[in-house]
Amino acid sequence: MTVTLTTREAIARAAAQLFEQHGYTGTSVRAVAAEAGVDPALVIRHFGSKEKLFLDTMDLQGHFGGATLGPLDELGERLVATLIGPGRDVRFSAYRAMVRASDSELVRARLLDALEEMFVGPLTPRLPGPDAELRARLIGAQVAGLLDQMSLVEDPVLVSVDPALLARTYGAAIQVLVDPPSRT
Amino acid sequence: MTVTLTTREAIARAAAQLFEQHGYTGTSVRAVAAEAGVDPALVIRHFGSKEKLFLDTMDLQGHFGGATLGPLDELGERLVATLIGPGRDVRFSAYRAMVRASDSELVRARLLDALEEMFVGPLTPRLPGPDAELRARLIGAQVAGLLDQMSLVEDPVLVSVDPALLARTYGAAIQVLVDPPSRT
DNA sequence: CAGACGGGGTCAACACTGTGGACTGCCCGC
DNA sequence: GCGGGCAGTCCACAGTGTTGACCCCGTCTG
Repeated sequence: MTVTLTTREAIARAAAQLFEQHGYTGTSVRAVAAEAGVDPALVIRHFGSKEKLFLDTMDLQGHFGGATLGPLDELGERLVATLIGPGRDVRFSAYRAMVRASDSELVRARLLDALEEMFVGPLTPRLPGPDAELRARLIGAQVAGLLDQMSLVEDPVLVSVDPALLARTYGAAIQVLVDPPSRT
Repeated sequence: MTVTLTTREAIARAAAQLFEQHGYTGTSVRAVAAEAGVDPALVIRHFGSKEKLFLDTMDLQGHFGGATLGPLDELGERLVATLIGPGRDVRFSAYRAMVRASDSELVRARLLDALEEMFVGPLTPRLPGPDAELRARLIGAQVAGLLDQMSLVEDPVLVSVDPALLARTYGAAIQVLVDPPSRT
């Protein structure tokens, strides 16, 4: 119950909203300050720089956490269903903002961290068969690709297709990297 | 044999190099002008805006053309091999610059066009089985994801792994969307 | 109790960005 | 010869992130 919130929180809240809405370059420090009812210089004084404010504000892990839990059987389909399920707008805009701001070395590092934490870490020890770590990373790549096309490029077919069909189809492709490779 | 090149070409050339090297936000109109030995206002006069200059300069199709040709058999593996094969640096930086600049509506539209032209168009009529168009688009997503992790996020494992292994592994996942889905 | 201190807040300024308008000089068709 | 366009230059504008000087007020110390 935060009746009154410190200025720092007010800035962070305004920043979160604006960054999510208009992206990194699309929101100015002055706009954040105005939204928080505060002097532009103050937001820099509190957070050091616009870049640090962005990093303090956006967190991917919060929005994507725990998508790789559960049994390996049909994990691909469940993963996709989770991604495009309820709350997808928040997830999508967070990812979009991060990727578009990845000019910044710090943002890029953060994306890499998220990959490690969300896919490589939880999945590598669980995947059967050889090259488990590589396959975990490639699953991350598949997820990133789907987010790209749906959130960043906004492929109209993908955003409007039946989610169940999408989950089944793309999930099958992911599942190939979950299951141990079969010798031919 | 371009002995002398018009100022417009000089600007375009300088812009291409700088955009590729430092990205969209990382290169200023004034820097392009300086590199081309020209007044900053002139580059705007010639191309209309920085955004249009970027679009006129970068072309994805040129770097990625014809990767989906050839027999459907093992197309997944060949596709990956082509992507990460010779000339990957140019491809990677072009893709990176485009994605990071996709704040711009025009850039986003261009990325969508590239998807249509490179995957949806050539692949949809060739894929056997149901949902051919959806699957073609998802193959595009997979490719985008791989480019993301290798070029944008620069996953150190992916960039240094044996290309043949990578092509085999990720190619298998792509191949699932090339081949007709099997009822279970 | 006086005074130093420190941190939150404000203001003005800097260097830089993309872009527009006014202006000059030149070449080409009448 | 002369007028119309067009390449090129210069300056100015509004907006950007960021910094330094200042100020105010609560707290701790002598």
